[in-house]
Amino acid sequence: MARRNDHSREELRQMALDAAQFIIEAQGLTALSARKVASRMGYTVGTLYRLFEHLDDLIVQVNARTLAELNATLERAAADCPDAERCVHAATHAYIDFASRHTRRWSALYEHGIEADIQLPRHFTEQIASMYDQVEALLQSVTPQRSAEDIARAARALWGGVQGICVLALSDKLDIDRIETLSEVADSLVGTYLAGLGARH
Amino acid sequence: MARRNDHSREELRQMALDAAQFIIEAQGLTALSARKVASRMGYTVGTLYRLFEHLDDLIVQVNARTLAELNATLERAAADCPDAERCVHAATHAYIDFASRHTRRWSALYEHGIEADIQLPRHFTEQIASMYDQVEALLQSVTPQRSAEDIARAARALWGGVQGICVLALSDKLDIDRIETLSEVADSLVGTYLAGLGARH
DNA sequence: ACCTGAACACCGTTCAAGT
DNA sequence: ACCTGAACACCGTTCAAGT
Repeated sequence: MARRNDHSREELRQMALDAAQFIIEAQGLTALSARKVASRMGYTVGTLYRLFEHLDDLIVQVNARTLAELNATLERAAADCPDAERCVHAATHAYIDFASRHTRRWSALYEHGIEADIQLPRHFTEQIASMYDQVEALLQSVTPQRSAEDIARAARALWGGVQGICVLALSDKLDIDRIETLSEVADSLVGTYLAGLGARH
Repeated sequence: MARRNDHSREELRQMALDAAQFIIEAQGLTALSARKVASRMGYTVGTLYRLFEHLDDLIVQVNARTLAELNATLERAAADCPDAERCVHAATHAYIDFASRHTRRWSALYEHGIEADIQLPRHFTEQIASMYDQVEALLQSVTPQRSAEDIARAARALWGGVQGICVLALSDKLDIDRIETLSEVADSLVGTYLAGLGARH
């Protein structure tokens, strides 16, 4: 062995991301390890450290991928709705659906880097920004008379809320029984919030 | 050594919880380890495993403590307010304040057990339930005409929302600059949601 | 230049052996 | 009965040595 050159650097990077994504989806973020990723790639750990600075690097890049996928899903869901309000609900349900179907990959999004003093890479923060851009656009349609600042704040309030409900529900901390209830709670949040947006001049 | 009997079983349990809490507060949940806890107690790892089934056990018990403390804080904050709406805002600010001051201990609350198939102990779920009870009581005062089911759903929607905003903000994923903005976003959520509760007959 | 394999300092968990 | 110390199978990360 040594000096195989079977794959380009970029190929290796993609292989690592694929392997990591597979392991997270199958066993969860905490079960991820450098050795498992490397072995799934058919390489040794050492090689992984030529591709990424450390494990956190790898994870954040997997998360960026997941976020891109989620963004695309939301975009599709909000594309063709009869009216603006229903677009917000559609996006919310798309979010919940994504979180339910890819629970482990989705929960890695916020599970990771909470205590981090590590700076999130631009690539990742841009994905987050574009997510809020989408929600802002929807809310803009719902209440066109509001200022950009109001809309920005509202988007973060509402979407942070949706995300919070999902986190609690999927880790059994929302104190609810059935999973259908998650949708009800989310509808309550979104519906009431939108009503509030309309009511407050 | 061996057979010291310096401390009762319950004393040992409390020492372990204290040690774990200290380490989480100082270095974060991911830095917690059985060996560190044991060494802080002045015992070996083996002893820890007579007190707890596994590390997750210990963590969930630290979390139950944190939650009890948080509940007490919320109760105090919501105790003496001029009116019901302002009580909700006061509780929200108390929550944000607690999360900011004890970030690592607070984030351990939801960081832990996301992928767990582990059943949460009754002790813990009861703390969660009593938290929602508090929020329900506040919302009940705001809109006394609503059914218990409506209130229950609203409490989970609103409080899940507050929690979601905090998670995102404190892990730099809310796409905001300053920490004061967190309060603004939370006020937007709570204010608009309460307005919505009033507007929807 | 690319990759390996071994090393270092850690993990969670178990359990025979000591008092 | 209580506690230790060593063991097992893992970690993340580094880096000399091989091709």
